[in-house]
Amino acid sequence: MKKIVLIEDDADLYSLVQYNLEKEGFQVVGLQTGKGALDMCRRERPDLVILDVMLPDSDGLEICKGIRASPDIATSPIIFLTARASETDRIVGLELGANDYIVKPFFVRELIARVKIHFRGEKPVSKVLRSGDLELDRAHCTVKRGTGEITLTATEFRLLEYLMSRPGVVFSREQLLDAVWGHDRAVTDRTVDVYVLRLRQKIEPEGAPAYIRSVRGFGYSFNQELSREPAEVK
Amino acid sequence: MKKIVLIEDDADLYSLVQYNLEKEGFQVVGLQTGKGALDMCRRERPDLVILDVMLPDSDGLEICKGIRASPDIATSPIIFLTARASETDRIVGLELGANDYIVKPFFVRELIARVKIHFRGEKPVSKVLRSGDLELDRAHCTVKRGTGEITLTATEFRLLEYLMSRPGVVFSREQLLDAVWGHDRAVTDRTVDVYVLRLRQKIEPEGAPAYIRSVRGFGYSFNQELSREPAEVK
DNA sequence: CCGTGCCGTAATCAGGCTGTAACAGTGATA
DNA sequence: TATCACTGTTACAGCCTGATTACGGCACGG
Repeated sequence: MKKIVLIEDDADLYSLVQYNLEKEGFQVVGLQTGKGALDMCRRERPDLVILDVMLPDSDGLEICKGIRASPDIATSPIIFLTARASETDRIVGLELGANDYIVKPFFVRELIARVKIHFRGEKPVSKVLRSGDLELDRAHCTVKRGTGEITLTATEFRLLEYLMSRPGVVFSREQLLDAVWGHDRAVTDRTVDVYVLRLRQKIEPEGAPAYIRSVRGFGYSFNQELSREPAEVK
Repeated sequence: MKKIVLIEDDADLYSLVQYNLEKEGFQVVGLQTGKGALDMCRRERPDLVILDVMLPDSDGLEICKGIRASPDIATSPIIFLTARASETDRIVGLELGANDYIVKPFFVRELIARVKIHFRGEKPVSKVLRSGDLELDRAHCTVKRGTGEITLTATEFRLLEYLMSRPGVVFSREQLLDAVWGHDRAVTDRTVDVYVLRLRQKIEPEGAPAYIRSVRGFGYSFNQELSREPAEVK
């Protein structure tokens, strides 16, 4: 489910937009003040941000700049919602990094349609990740190797899921902690080592392929070779 | 350079938009009729399409549908330009697959800004650096020469990455230490020599091209000649 | 209340990466 | 040609990195 952060100080408008977004299946979190908006975005890592420009205690443009300056969430689409309709305002908003600029008053259904644009064309992520004879089912939170089911703990599962989602890509411990443990983690990076070990013990019993690759000096990656279709049969 | 197909029947507006797009460095091709617009898109494979909805001989919505149905160009962004401002028109346009919907009259500079949005955020540097038959993949932390994979240590990899990222540029040992070893390094500059040697041994086995060039008195650089496309055949 | 299992940390160990020193080779300059 | 500065090459000791084990804390369910 897509998560949207909504920053809008007008309570009625906030409710209206929230209601309609949720009706469309989006998860909405938000604030009716500008203060703390940036922190909320950093914390929630939304898939999209809807931002009022004129806020009583803050400036939407500043929040936008802040988002674009935070590596984690810099690429999230931002839609400005504002009564400022002048040419200059529009240009400034768009050039500051907004992905859309909607002038009030607006049609709610148009806003929804414009929100949806940003989620269109995303390839529906397969619910099942496969690599060689290893199979991870996101929906059922299960992992199978060949026919046998493998029991993983929640953390182990998320770690494996993340690694399998981008086979071959090398992730630093830092990145893995961010992705699997969350940003407000208070965990040593050595913890990753231990979990990689535990995963290996479970999914790589004697003689099994080396699913997880250690990349000295960089981190870990899921072995890409195993993700390919079996090459040629001899 | 980005190529834009512009379909707009009003000659004045066509010229105005074309002029402003070209001033921004876009390549503009287009038609002032709807007929043949789809063919033109299929032929030109534009990076973006600007489409008037109400055309004398055709319907922009149909053209949009046609584009989305042509695998080659189905993912090209489409911006509608139209006088139809009703809520229904907007929704229909956006849900048909348009990426933006601009109502006439509009500010040209806003149109330009909205065009630029679609080219923003394209990753500036490819994750893969190539020079001749040498290929360095940043994401996978791997280096290939021809078909064979080359195993590098972390420091070797970072050094090669830095050199390959700016082919032809000569870096002093000082600069390389800063870039590869970090600013708080406590390392002799002769160390660079040793790592260049180790790199050469790994990526330049007997008879291979001289990827890394020593510049006496200055430092090292990656051989630019190898980065170019094979010159001309004699 | 207790037991079980998950979670994160710390300590230990082996292997190989790393950086330095020393020496050899090369090119520039007079 | 002789000399010097710069670069190429080798070898080695130290230490960093990652693997592994063990342990205490914590939450949860019985």
